[in-house]
Amino acid sequence: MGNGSKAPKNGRNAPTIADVAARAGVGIGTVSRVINNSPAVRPETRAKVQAVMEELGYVPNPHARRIAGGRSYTVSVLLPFVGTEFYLRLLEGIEAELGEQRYDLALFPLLSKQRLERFLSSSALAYHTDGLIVASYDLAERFPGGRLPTDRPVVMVDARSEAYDSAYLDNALGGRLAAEHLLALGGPVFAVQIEEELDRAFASTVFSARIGGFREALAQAGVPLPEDHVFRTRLSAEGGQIALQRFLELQRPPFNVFAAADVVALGVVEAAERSGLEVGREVRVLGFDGQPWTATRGLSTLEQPVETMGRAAARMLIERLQGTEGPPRHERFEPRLVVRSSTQTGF
Amino acid sequence: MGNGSKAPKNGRNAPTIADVAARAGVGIGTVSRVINNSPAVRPETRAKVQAVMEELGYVPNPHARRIAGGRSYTVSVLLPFVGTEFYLRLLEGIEAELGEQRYDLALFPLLSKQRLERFLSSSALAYHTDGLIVASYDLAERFPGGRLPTDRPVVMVDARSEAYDSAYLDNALGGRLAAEHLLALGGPVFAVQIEEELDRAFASTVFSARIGGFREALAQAGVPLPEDHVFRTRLSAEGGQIALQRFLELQRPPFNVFAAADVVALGVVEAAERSGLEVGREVRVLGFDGQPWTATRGLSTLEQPVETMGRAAARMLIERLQGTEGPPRHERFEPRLVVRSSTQTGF
DNA sequence: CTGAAAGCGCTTACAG
DNA sequence: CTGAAAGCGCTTACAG
Repeated sequence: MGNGSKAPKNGRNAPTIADVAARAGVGIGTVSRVINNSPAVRPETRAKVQAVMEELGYVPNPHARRIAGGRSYTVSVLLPFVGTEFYLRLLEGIEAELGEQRYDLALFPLLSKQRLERFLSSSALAYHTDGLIVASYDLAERFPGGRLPTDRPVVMVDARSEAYDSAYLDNALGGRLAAEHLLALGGPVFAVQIEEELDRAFASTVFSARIGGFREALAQAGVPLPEDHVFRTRLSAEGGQIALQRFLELQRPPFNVFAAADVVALGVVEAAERSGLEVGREVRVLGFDGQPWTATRGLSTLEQPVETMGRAAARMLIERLQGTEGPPRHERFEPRLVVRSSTQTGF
Repeated sequence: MGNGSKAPKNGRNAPTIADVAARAGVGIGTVSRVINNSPAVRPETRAKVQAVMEELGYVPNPHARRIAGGRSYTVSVLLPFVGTEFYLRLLEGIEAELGEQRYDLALFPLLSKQRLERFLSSSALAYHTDGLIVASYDLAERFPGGRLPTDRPVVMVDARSEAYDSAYLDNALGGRLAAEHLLALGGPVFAVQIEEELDRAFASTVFSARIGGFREALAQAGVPLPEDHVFRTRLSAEGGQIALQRFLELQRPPFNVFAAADVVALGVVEAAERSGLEVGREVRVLGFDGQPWTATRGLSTLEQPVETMGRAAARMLIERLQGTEGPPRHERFEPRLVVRSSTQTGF
């Protein structure tokens, strides 16, 4: 006797739902209901079961769940394979929301078109995941009919799509806010635009939307942005350094620089400091993204609610998985201007 | 009757092993053996079963396999979240080898120490994967005892570890080969070193090994490398552009530049071309990595067998999963010098 | 609110 | 070489 505390029979020595049920003196169905937060469990029963789960260190086996439930309880996240903090935070948000619903996340880096095709057409998709979250690229437009070749629900994040639910940032608005802020400071205005690498498989439109909004608001204020006031570079801090070099050849300080990404803005700041220029007074720098380190570097920026967008996307997908019908829904998020010392004279 | 061609009962309408068995007129055990390449199946039987699988479009359900087999048939791949082609190719290699053995791969981006701790300590590891492949960082040395807190097999790739099997490149050798090649060309020698970003959670030693070998071979040839002949930058093409600017302030062409990564070498080439300098004659540029695009750009480089290393790591892990015992094994790979127009006068 | 039972789609000894 | 059966650890109606 005392079977409740006997070593489980599986190789891993991990307790199973049966061990918990036996020790708690309930049926396995009840344990399952507790695990799945079913409301149809008496509080005392729930507490007892939870205590035993705790005591035994019980963790549900996700594979058993998948085969019994007939679903994978896993969501594919397709995202550009670039190591920016943005995707780190986006994943945190997605993962947090999915985790609360006991869903797993399978990362699929968008490395090449071939890989994407293979992924979508393969049996991997059919079996492995219940739905897709696609980050940053409107992949749908690359396929006939504007829909991905899958019957699983799809949600876009950091991109807008006509065909699917999406959680996206109003990048053009951010550009406009940037223009308003820099115009208020007075002085000439420059911008650093980020261009996609040529060999990259997919193209994002966020950077051009940001500069587009920027240019538009400047034009509305009667301040045109000459072509040589816009420097184009790939996404890197060194690109920002080079940009400032160019601007300094054209214009003596003080002047203002809007960089379409914080990483690039950081390079502008670095180059200014290295040139002995006072950032915030002689060169004012405004970034975009709101990365965590901008606070300590005193970099003004347009902050995006990245984690929130991630959670929103995950939530929409889960709703679809739970059967929500209807036309595509779009959640629009707004960037928030955060003013720090890089665009205001310290004192 | 005719149950062989009836619609399957699962929601997804996917045929199961039972459908295949019925239609092929064999037991499900036999179908399972065919799937798993068991030698204990008569060729004719195998052919018949395979034909039916083909006809029905049967794909085994990995989740069922996992629960019946008591293993996850999944390997965790922990890798830096940087979007370089290197990791793309490494993953291709790993995935190819794992796929042949019917193993899945779960990507785990090394974003922060917190996430790593959480991953290693969580039940995720216990259930989700049978083993780990760790890329580029010797994570083991970060833990007490020099071992990761897991009893699953671990293999390192693009890094060497005392505690685990590893497949790694001899980066120092690459640096030495680079030195020999550039010395043979004659003229002053410069180098671009890549430094890790400060905020990055983990540190790789590959770049310093490359420059270390380079410096060592130069010293042996009686050619010291002055400190101002080494430019340090983060990993970006723009960093290479800035490096060449600096070198041109110190030295008039012709001279030679060794960049510790192809991406940075590309920037050197771009800057040289923009300055009207003839690459290969006035500025000779040698990269490191052997990325696919170096061929079309005519960039000389030290090519690493990336896919091969990935496969080797995956193979070692699979062997461990199949029960291979013994001390850590180390597979050392050598870079190969590929000479193109960037280090030889075209004619 | 709860238990007992069937079933998810496989793998794996066990017999033949 | 092959089949029938047990079992993996869950979820889910189905009764009560």
